[in-house]
Amino acid sequence: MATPTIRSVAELAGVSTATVSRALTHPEKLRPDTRRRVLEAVERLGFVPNRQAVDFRRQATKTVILLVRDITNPFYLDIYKGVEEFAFEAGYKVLMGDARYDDARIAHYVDMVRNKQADGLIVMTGWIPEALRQSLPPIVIALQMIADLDLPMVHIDNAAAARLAVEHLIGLGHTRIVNLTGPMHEMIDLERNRGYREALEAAGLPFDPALEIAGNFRLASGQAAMRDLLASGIPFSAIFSNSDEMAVGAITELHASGRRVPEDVSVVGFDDTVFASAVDPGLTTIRQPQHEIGRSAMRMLIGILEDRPAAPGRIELPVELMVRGTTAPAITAPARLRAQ
Amino acid sequence: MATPTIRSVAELAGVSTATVSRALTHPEKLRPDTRRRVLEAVERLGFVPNRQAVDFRRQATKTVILLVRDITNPFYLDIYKGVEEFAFEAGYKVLMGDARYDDARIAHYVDMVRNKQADGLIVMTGWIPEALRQSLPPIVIALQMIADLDLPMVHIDNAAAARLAVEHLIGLGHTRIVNLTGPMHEMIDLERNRGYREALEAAGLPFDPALEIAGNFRLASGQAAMRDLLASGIPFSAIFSNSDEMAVGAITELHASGRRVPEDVSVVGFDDTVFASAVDPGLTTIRQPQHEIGRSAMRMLIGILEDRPAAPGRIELPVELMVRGTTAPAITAPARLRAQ
DNA sequence: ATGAAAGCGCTAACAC
DNA sequence: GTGTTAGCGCTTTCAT
Repeated sequence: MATPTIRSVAELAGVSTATVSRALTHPEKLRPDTRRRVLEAVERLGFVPNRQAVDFRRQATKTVILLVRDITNPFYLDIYKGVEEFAFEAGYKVLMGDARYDDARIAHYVDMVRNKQADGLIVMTGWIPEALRQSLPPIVIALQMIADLDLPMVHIDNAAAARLAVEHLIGLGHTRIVNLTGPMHEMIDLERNRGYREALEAAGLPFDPALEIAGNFRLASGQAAMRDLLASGIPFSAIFSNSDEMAVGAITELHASGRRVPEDVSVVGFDDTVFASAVDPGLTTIRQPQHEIGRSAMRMLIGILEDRPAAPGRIELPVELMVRGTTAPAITAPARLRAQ
Repeated sequence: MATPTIRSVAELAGVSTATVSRALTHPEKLRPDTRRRVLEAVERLGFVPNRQAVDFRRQATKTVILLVRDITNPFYLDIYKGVEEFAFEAGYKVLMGDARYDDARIAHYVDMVRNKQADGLIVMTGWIPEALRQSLPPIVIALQMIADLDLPMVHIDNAAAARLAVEHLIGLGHTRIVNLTGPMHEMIDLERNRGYREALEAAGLPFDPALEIAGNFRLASGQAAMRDLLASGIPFSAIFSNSDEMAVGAITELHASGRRVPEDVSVVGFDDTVFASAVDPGLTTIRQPQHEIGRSAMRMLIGILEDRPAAPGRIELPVELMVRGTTAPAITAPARLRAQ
């Protein structure tokens, strides 16, 4: 038996298709008995409106693309959840988009809006190819600012977050604090480094370029950075890492060299991902509100799509310092000073 | 300027819309000069076919839903990647579906196929509500068998994988091996436990029910299980955990009690997720081919949707034992025997 | 309050 | 080889 259409319902109820449509979308416009008759027919046939036809007719897709830089990054997990959650509530669908640092893939997903496969995108790649920039579809940028592009955005204050982390270490008496950064190409990375320097300066601590080491946010790069630093013999008692993953890598390497965390070295991460709980003791880190970032980005995009008046241009969400087991007071005994 | 439609192209090229359609989908059916003329017009106007209209006309959506049990579980990360990757190659889109252990949400996503919002689903929930079972849309079950339901499926041999893990421990001389299980409701859990028992039996080792401890796959339950076991004083020298997360939780607790891994206790996990690399030393574990599971599930579903002849009913993918740092030979000295 | 009819943009018989 | 035409299933004017 073929799936019922609005026509079969109309015939069974003895009304026009227009009336069936009204019964379902503007029931108050119908006389109660007509409405009842139609709804009965709908029930009898098990009619469900064909969303594809509805959307086509309405020239909307009720679909948004969530475009991330690397779909396998655990950082996104709670963002996925927040995005899906708000979309679900609002009757929208979410398409998975994996950019893989590939301009062609980004272009592909952006084009899907032109093709009418989606109404807009949430972009978390930190990058939009030049070629696409002149005519962008409805878009919300999350997490990463994109230089020279003034688009709706949801983000955190990375510099302030970094200050929070470093002030925590300074408060524990640390004075030689490492900053494990990413490749320093991107805003988030640069901002975190700026916050690190500002905290140092505000505390009157000297800035030592030798304590800034670049990785690539991933675990192995944290290990490598630590290996180099340890080999160099440069003294330090704490690490502020621009990602949890590098922080975990650094801890692994510290352990391998016989050092203890936090007794010998304190470590603070960034993100509060699954890595933070996997490490023992729990990693002290900056918690980003991933779930809320996802929800806000989705809310914002839908606001733009549905042309709500108060759709704000920029949302800044608060971070939180999660003090766990990898930070402890610095050893101030002369023995340590001599070792330096 | 309005976006060009197939009609504007037809007018510019001086042909019918049918010819434009052919030029784009069956170019070999046109005379070269007509084709060239049309393609020129397409180029000039920057025409891109409206996929929504194409799909509507073709009565397909080129969309599949990836329905998982809990979208934030890091285990899915590489599955997401594999699914998105194959879909991308095949011209399909992937919708994110989060079941959250909620029948209503599962029903919602299954209904989206009836509504023509998607062509089919990949289901990784381990559960389909009774009410939906009589008329299921095109579907592929991944990872979890669903009892009483003979559906296309991609999975691993969980019992064999567990045997592999336990045989590794037995090979190292361990005789008192714990199995940290899930709630023992689900096939994957029961199968892994079966493999554990079979490996014991095959090696002529006694089976001790006190060594089977149920958690819920999450980290904290691994800690709790270990705390209880340690408190009970029951002797053991190795752990086979049905998930990486519980394995990591167990290790944390072992460390907290002053035990070393692998010197005092060997630990094997299951899944090879991000948790396995976060732990120090690296977790010995069973690697599931998540990426390939994702690709295969997608390939299989598309095969079904496009009615390919050779769409197989069931795919079993191989697992691999990743021997890393958390397993070592059992201490066989009399000292240890006495301690028991 | 309800119906008739147009049409969203495209494809695929079916003609010629 | 190309054009004509009839829809896909629905919503929404515009009449009545």
